[in-house]
Amino acid sequence: MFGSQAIAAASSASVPDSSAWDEGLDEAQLSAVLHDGPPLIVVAGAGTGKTRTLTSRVARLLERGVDPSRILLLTFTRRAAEDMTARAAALSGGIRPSAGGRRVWGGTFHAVAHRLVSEFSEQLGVATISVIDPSDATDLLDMLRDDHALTGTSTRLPRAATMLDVYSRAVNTDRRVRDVVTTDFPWVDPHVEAVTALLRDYVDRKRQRGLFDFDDLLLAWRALLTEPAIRDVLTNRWDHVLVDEYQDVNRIQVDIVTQLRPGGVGLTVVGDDAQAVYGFRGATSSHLLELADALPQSRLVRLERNFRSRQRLLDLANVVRPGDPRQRLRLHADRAGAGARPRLVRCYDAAEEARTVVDAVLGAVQEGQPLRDQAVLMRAGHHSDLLELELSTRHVPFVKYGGLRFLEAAHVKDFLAALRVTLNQHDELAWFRVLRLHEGIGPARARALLPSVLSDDPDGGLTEVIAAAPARARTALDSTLHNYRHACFSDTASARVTACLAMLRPLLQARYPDAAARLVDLDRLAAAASSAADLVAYVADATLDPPRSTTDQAQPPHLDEDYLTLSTVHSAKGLEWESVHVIHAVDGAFPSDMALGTPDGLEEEQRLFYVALTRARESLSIYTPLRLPHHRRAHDDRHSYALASRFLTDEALATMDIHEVPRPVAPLGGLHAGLPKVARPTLDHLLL
DNA sequence: GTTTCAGCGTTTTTT
DNA sequence: ACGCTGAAAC
Repeated sequence: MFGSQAIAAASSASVPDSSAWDEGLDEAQLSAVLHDGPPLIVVAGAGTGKTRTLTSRVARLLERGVDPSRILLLTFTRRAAEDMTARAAALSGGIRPSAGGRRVWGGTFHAVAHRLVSEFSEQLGVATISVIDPSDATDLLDMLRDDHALTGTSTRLPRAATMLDVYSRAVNTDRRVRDVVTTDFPWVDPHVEAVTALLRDYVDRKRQRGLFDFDDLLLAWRALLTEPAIRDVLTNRWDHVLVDEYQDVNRIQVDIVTQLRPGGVGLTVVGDDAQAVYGFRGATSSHLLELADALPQSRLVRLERNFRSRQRLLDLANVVRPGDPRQRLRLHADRAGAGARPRLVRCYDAAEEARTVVDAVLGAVQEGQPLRDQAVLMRAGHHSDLLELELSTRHVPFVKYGGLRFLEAAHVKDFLAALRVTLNQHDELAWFRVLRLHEGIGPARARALLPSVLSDDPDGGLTEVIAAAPARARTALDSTLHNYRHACFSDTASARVTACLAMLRPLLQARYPDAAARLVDLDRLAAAASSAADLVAYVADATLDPPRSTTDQAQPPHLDEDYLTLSTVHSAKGLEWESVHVIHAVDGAFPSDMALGTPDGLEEEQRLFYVALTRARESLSIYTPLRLPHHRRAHDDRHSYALASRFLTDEALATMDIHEVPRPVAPLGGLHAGLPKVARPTLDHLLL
């Protein structure tokens, strides 16, 4: 888990002096690291050492005696934050980034926003800050939907999640809900009236209860900065503000950054306009370019030498990289040896793609390349469905990043909800969830019970709850409330967590068929929670960065464990592996058919493809399964024949080696136990 | 009111 | 495969 964690602790002891901050930096990087005074803008292509430059700059500031707590290091994604703080900690090993117990401020925009919003909650007019994640928001919207009695209407309302997407996009792009619907969600149009009304209620209710969704955290931070007194406190708090991946910030974040460093003094940003891939959140690479205009005195440093990949790989990347061909930044490999040409692997369908990828991965393992040096990247989380199946049957350990995480972790949410009710009796969403865990209590009864539960007379209210409950839920509720009281009166975090577990155990056992596995998971979570210094902060951190459950728990538990990484391209941003496999490189998947409508959307897909290719150091394979299911439906055998991704132009193909995977012929008994092969229809033969 | 089940529609990426 | 909806059974 990774909140707005400080860089300090990890460092001091173990890191040897060899990690000097200037080691191996080239001239351009060094000039960025050493730059003093006016705002600094570093524009750099993939693999040119942006993050390295940023972290070295931090290390150098510390060496010059800058107080760590006066440095703020901002990133957009959690993984980037994780990566950067780890590197900064390693680099500054010898120079005490935690001098005098003070620490560098670092983390995602959202995590830092949460710290500040909590600190100034009084000024924001809220007693307690509860951070709600998208699924909490969905619950809230569903509760409000009942109030609107919209359930029985002839045409069906969009899903709660869709409505929240609409709302979020409106907030992040500073547009009206109505306009967002017309341009980006046309199929919601018949419901605009109902949706806007519901969303208005949603906003009101959040305000009433002190609930902050992810967008609210950023909005609140920006709002704090418009209050002169608070703005003074915050602008004086840091001398140096450094922002990574600046091409991915949206308007709100731009406002925050410019308010924090008026005139840009002490501001450092790094970015690459060719890697802007968060347009759906309101980010534009023009923010990066506008910054240079807005700060005419700023210093612009370009990094062009690529320290990551071999030239043959960059030859392809340079073809794919979007932008004006005359002035586009071309990547030049710094590493000796041109390396192998990227491979294009054409396969029959997704199943064959999965087999081929696993074969290649295991082949590399046999040649001495560990799994952790290899990654499979895809456009959308579900593109790896079949691959995950294949990996499981062949016992290849893997960790998946991106895609939906909280869905598979209902019990993790249950645990957090249990903690939340004991920490804040008035957390109605958490109560709503906990109550519904009881047999015989569904949404309607839970809603009916809420007023009693939230009542300020602790015992009276609870007795009332039990009395009001249906007979079969009474025993279970009685036990829940017993443990609840126990938890509330615990004076240590550990006792409280134990009581919460006791509260959940019978409920989960009755609810989930696989309760045993889930409870094991919770024991691990409980151990982490028990050792947290501040449970309230623990819960908020867990909301911003959900703990990974089950297989994901294999995160990096021990260094000796080896696993393959599966990741969406978005989540892979800024990271690198020796070998990279890009799957589903066909039109409709990558680029996503969702983006084909607009030139802007298509361009963003192209940048995303560029990001995917440039993650590889040594070897890159791109897979194009020809035949893909039409819709993601289990028993529907409709397939369509896909075309290779339009980004694989003739010019691109000229830089690649093309492989055809021979069609599997007949089952070879036992080679792939558990995966029966079925003879394919002749038509398919003709089409290949 | 709740649970269960059948039927239907779904658009992706992150915090 | 999932979540939402409505209808039937409890």
